[in-house]
This record gives sequence, structure tokens and C-alpha cells, in this order.
Amino acid sequence: MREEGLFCQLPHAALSTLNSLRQTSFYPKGALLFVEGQPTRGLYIICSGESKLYVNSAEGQSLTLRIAEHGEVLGLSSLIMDEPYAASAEMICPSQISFIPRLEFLQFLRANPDVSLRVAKHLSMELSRAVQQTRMLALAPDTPAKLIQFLLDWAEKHPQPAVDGVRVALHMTHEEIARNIGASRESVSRILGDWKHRGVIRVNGGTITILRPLELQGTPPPLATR
Amino acid sequence: MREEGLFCQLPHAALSTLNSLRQTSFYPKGALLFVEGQPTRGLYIICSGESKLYVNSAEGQSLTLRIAEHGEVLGLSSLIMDEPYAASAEMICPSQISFIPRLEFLQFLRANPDVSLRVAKHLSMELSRAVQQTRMLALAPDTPAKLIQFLLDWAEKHPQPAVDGVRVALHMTHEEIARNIGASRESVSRILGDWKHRGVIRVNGGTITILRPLELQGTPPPLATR
DNA sequence: AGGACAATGTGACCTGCGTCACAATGTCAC
DNA sequence: GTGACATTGTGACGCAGGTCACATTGTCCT
Repeated sequence: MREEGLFCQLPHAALSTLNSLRQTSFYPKGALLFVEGQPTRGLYIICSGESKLYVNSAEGQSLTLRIAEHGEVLGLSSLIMDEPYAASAEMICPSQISFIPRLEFLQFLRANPDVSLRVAKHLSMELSRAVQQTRMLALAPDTPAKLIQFLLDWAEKHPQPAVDGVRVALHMTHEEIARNIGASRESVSRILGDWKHRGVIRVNGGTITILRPLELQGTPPPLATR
Repeated sequence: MREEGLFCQLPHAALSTLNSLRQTSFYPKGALLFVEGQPTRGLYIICSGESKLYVNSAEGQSLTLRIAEHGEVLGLSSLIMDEPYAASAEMICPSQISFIPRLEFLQFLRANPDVSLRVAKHLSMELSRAVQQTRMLALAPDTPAKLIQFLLDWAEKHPQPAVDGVRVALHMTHEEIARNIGASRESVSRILGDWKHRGVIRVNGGTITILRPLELQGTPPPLATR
């Protein structure tokens, strides 16, 4: 169950104390693990399923920070800083989640100092992801560019066997894609539609196949010159 | 010299080994500590001075991630992940910088496990900053909103005595401000000009005084209705 | 099959802001 | 002071993309 996560390959002793601390339960789709601004109760570990991390603006807009899946850990940085949760977490499918209370985990960290380095590594990766996303959002010349970036990033994260081009398996509505790249639903529809017509992508139910990645990356704006 | 940084309040033994590892030298204004994509050589600690962390787009645009100052540490996450530097660092004034080579620091971390927790805390704070910036860039309704956010964030980070309103001491050109919020130089000029005319801010050489913060935060768009 | 609702496709419109092109200032060296 | 250069102020213009308002298609339930 944890062959790749933050707590993989721990010494047996540490692992079993960790197991004694955690309390696993089941969450339905749509359930909120925590909400931005709440005092941090503890750590959540995704045993199975997927969760969406997002932030909201005052105007009600929302931006998806990332999708966390099997083996990932939520609330780590907030817990360590002893600050309220910085984002909200919502289950996007029925999931099995372990919870470790704040104090217990801090105690565990102090008792197992070698785990801290692992935690630091994990946080570094999260940070690098965040910077990457910031760069994408602020530096992409236009919305199509953000969309390509997003698709290719996703493809890299979830490799799919494909004979022709790059296969991207995201089970997301256009609306959700839009929230990932800070764009409107209509824009995503239009851009994907355009690409479909021009034959650079193919879509079949939740899976997009990018037939000619270079053409998308290369062309600065798609231009109305069909 | 390090009453507040990452390595404050360390046990004497640890501090002195750290001191033996570091090598301090002087950098002029404009010097590059490292460049995005370079293999990570080690850690930089700002003894005195200020450095700008930024990323570049393929099109030559650049986005400032943050200004690091006295006591802050650069390259920590890249070092820990063992990945190339994720951003570039340029000195914005003549500065004294300590350097600790990669391997030496990793060794030090392993020898002093309690430092790792401190490192984790530091990384958590950086992460939270990054998320904050992402939110600002993607969720702000328009450029004025980003600019206010930026100014208020800066004011919070650098408290200034002020009798009237909030005093913000940023020694930055409009160009540089623009790069912080992902906008164009002209937009920044126009918006600040507008606010000056409307008497909500006052500017005297590198220092902006926000006379009526509420008015700026409240008004969704400044509107042309003078 | 048929009805209800979610998800997509598209057109029309409008506006914020980026870009270009200058003019007007400020700043510093000598 | 007097150039030279960096910084700031402004106008004009264009367009990418957000918003609104629908039509169309898909999906699932009974």
C-alpha cells in the first residue's frame, strides 16, 4: 500500500508506530477533508482514491492546485508550520484515507529524526511543483499554451501506452480543466475543438491523444488561418 | 549575523561545524549566484544584501518569485531534491554571501538530524509563500488587484513606521514591480498614476504611502468614472 | 424509450491590458 | 551646467479571452 509514498522503506519499528497512530476511514466522492483557513488538525494520507487540492478567491473563483492520489500526503506543510490549512481538499472519488493527529505526528517526527529528511525531500518536491505551476500561469503567452503545458505535464505524470502520439487520460470535464489553468470553460472547449478540427488531437471519452505534440508546442498562437 | 535565519539557535557544536563548512565571499550588484537549470552546487546564505529569485519564459519574459534578504537561504530545495536549480538568483545590491557545497551540507544534515526538522519548517514556509503567489497571480480579478496585493504583502513583510496609512518602502522601478505581478510596465505606471491622482496613495522616491487602503481593496475595478 | 440534467459546442459582444511609439522627466558623471 | 541614459507618463490601437446566452449532445435512471 505504500511502496512509493512519503513513508516508504521506513525501518519496521517506525512504520509500526506510524501504523498505530493512524486511523483509516472511508470518504465518499465530494467529501471535504479540510477547508482553507481551518486550524490544522493533522495529516491525511491517501490509501486509495484521489483528492483535489484547490484555493478560492473572494469572488468565488477557484483554482485547482493539484490532484493528489494514492500514496500522497495532504496537510504536511501546514502541520509542520503550525498554520491553518492553506488550501481545501475534496475527494474526487470514493476513497480510503488515513488520518494522523497533529501532535502525534510531531511527536513521531521528534522520535524518528531520520524521517525529517524524508519530509524535507517531500516538501521540496511540492515546492518545485508549485513554482512550476506559477511559471505556467504567469509566463505562458496565452491560454492555448497553458492548456498544452497542462496536458503534457499530466501525460508525463500518468504515462499511457500509446502507438500514435501522446495519450493523456484525464477524467475531467472542461470546467475542471479550466480551473487547473486559470481559464474559462468556454475557452477550453473552443481550443480543444479547434485542435480536434485541425486534427492535432483526438478525443474519446476522458482520454485525449495528442497526435502532433510539436505542432502545438511550436505554433505560438493557433491563428484563425485555418 | 544569524539571529533569525534557518540556522538560528543551533547547538554550538552544530553551528561551529557549519561555520567551518561555509565559505564567505563578496558579490557585486547584478552578479548571478546561479541560473535556472544549472546542476545544484550547493547552498547560498545571504549574510548581508538582497537577492532576486526569478524564472524566465522561452519568450524572454521573466517573473520575479521573491526577494530574499539578510539571513535567507537560497537553493535549499534544489539541493535536497538533488535537482538542478529551479530559478535564477541575481544580487540586487552588493552583498556578502556564504556558500556551502552540496555534499558537505548533506553530510551535515545526516550528522545533525534535528536540523532536518528546521529545514522542513523552512521549506514549508517557502511552499506557503509560493501557493500564496500562485493564488494572487491566477485568482486576482485584474491587474490593479494584483498590485494592491503585492504592495500590502510587501508592507507586511517590511513594516514601516507611518502616521498616515500604510508606508511601503520598495526600492524598485515600475518595470520590476511589473515583473513581480506578471503585468506590463505601462500598466503599473498607469495604475499608480491613477491612484496618485485620486489621492489614495502618495509617492516619494521609492516609498509609496497608501493613504486609504480600504478604498483600494474595496473597489473592484477603479472604473473610468473619475 | 423517454425525461432530466450534466457536459459540450458556438456565436456575439465587450473590455482590460499588452504593445508600440513617443514625450516628459529624473539622475548621474564629468 | 550639459549631455547621456534610465525611468516614468500617456495616447492610440488591437485582440485574446471572459461573459452571456443559447443550441446541441451525452449520460444515466426508472
